[in-house]
Amino acid sequence: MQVDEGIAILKENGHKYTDKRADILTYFIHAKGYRSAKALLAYMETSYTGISLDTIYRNLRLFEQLELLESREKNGEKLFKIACKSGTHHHHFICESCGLTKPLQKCPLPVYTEELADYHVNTHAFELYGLCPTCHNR
Amino acid sequence: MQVDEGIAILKENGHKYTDKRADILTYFIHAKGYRSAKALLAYMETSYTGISLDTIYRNLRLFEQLELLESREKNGEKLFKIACKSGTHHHHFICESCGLTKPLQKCPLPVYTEELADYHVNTHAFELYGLCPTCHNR
DNA sequence: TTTACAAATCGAAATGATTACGATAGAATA
DNA sequence: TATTCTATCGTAATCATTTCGATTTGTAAA
Repeated sequence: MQVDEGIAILKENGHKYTDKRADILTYFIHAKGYRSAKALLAYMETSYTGISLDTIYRNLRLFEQLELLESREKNGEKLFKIACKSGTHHHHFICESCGLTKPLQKCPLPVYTEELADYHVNTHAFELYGLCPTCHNR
Repeated sequence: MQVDEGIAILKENGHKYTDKRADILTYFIHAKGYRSAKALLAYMETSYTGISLDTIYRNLRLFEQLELLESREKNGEKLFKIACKSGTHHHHFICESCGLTKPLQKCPLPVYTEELADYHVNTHAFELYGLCPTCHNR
């Protein structure tokens, strides 16, 4: 995902370019994992003194709606990361220290074909949490 | 899980019996799946007019701490269900129609030993959603 | 049964994350 | 540049949850 692509998707959907939006995208593209609204705010304040909370949260919602960002919840707050462009179904390992997300190649669903033969499976949620090699060796 | 067992665990840990606590346990034992603090409050208010939010949230926290309840987050709120008494680690299939939860025998973790050889896995979340045989055939 | 005291509850205020709003600034288009 | 929405600002409101001083209650010992 490039900033340009994100901006293009914004415009296709009738939204305007702003430097703040480009910077928000840049922030999440460079962050390899989940980040909070608070963390984004801290980052944005370095470039835009007095930026409004409205701007932070409104754009986070917009980007998630446009599927430029994905989110999950933890300890009562929402965490965001750049969306995975690969259209194929996959799961993630999430580093609890730095937030890095590693896409996993396998899906555990086949494990249960036998056990749930009589059941109709619609969806599933699967995430692994721990420490990435970098954080583990520190 | 019986109400008596829950009360016993409360006492073993130096907490007192109250009718409200017994009723909270009853509520979650009879509930088929996850319930919100708000839903519990609505239920409790039918028996205890003017019950304090403090009582609701304090006991939810206590019960989760004592592992009588388990929780997950959705749409900015915490949802609770009665904990599974079997001490062994397992996952669930959850029927989206009737709320039935079927404990699963297998855990998908071994699938990833190779892929995450350099990673330190602490925890994982895995749930399957769909229709149980009864609901599917209706 | 009564007493004593820590724990539980109440009523209400505080907190933290998020959302909403009226006024102003700014991007896009002709 | 003039026009027209959209975006942002500054601040207030909202929602779930936590906290707190005062009061009540469970429970164990007298």
